[in-house]
Amino acid sequence: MSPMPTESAIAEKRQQILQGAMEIFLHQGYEGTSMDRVATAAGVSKITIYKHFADKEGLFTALIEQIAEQRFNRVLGGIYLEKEPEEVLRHIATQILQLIASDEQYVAFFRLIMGESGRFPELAQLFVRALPQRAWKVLGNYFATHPKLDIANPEATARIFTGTVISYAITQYILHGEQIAPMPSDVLIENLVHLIVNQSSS
Amino acid sequence: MSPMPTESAIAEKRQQILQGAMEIFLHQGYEGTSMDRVATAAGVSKITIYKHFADKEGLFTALIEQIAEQRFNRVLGGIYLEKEPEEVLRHIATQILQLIASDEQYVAFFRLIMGESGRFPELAQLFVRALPQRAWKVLGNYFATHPKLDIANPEATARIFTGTVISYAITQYILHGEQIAPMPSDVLIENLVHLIVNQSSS
DNA sequence: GGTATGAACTATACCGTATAGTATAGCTAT
DNA sequence: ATAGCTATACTATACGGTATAGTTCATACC
Repeated sequence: MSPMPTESAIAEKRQQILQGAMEIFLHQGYEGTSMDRVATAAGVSKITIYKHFADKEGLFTALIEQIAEQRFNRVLGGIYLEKEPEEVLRHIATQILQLIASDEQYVAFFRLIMGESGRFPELAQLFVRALPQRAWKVLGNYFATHPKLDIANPEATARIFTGTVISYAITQYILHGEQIAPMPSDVLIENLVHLIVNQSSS
Repeated sequence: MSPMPTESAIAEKRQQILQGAMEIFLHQGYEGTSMDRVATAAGVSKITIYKHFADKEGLFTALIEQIAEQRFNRVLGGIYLEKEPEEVLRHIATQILQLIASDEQYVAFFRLIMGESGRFPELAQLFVRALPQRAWKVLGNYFATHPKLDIANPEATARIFTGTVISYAITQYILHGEQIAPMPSDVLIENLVHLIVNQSSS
């Protein structure tokens, strides 16, 4: 019979290509990335890439899909909602900001998704579903059900919370605002948490 | 003597080039833009572009500088802080969101700045200075001085306010989240304004 | 164990097109 | 007369994608 390579071997090559593609796409953008450079970075022949992916666009979308899936698990995967609301919220915000600040690939991924969202609207929506929308659901549910909180609109409050945190990350880390417009992250977080936890229900 | 063109004529040509550059750069990105297409769009010979700008990068930075300057005046230029805080804040947030939602060029500009912020960090910082930083200053000052407001940290509160609004715009309009994660803007704004105005100072 | 098989790979060259930037020559309006 | 323009052609390089020819290696059979 025809000798078959193990399925895992095929999957490994595919992973290897995606790994090389990540290095280049994340830092050079879609148009700035050449298939030759991806091939070199992946340690793979260019034609092998075209055996695994239809074309440059297919490789790019596969890459974004994988990153969007992988990254979510790291942000909200290990969140515990057991303690006092004040501590829970402070912990979530701190964790998100630390993750972004310490992971250059994360920042590059945001830049790529935003920059290409005009030409790849479906990928942008995939990203929204994979990250912010999940965060809104987890937080919205938390706000709605926690006995100590009396929050008028849990969904809107979830958007305020995540929006504040993400906007901070964008201006400070993505747009290099750290030096020109400094603000300690814990000051922002304290004020944000205080605002939400001590919400008056007039 | 040598016939001299009026200074305004030179400035007009420069404007004409920048106008053409805007059409292409905003929608095709930096790498996706060719100088030939810019020349055609501007109705100008390619060599004329190089008489006015050193190279592609110089044209690009000049374009971003101009847009960053122009656009600020439209957002916060005509803001009045005279009425009740609740109404003032609601008006500012509504105005920002309406402007972004109705102006495709604005959205394209955001995408461009974010996408190229890795390769053009100085331009990203220019943007931060021209838009969010000015907004933080105006709002922070308003929060600090308004007699009816008792806000613990005006600067942090200004970041919460603008961060919520901008993040909403990003997920809904830039990342095409409108259909997949709808939320009426006035619901968000009402909750945000209420949170800030009725802040308890415990 | 040895050997043939065939899928997946590599290296390299190639095609047609497009790029950033320059050179040349001629036009236009003051 | 001349500064500033246009049109066109050019150089050298790079692109996405394909073609060719040869290599590796797990399997199937003897």
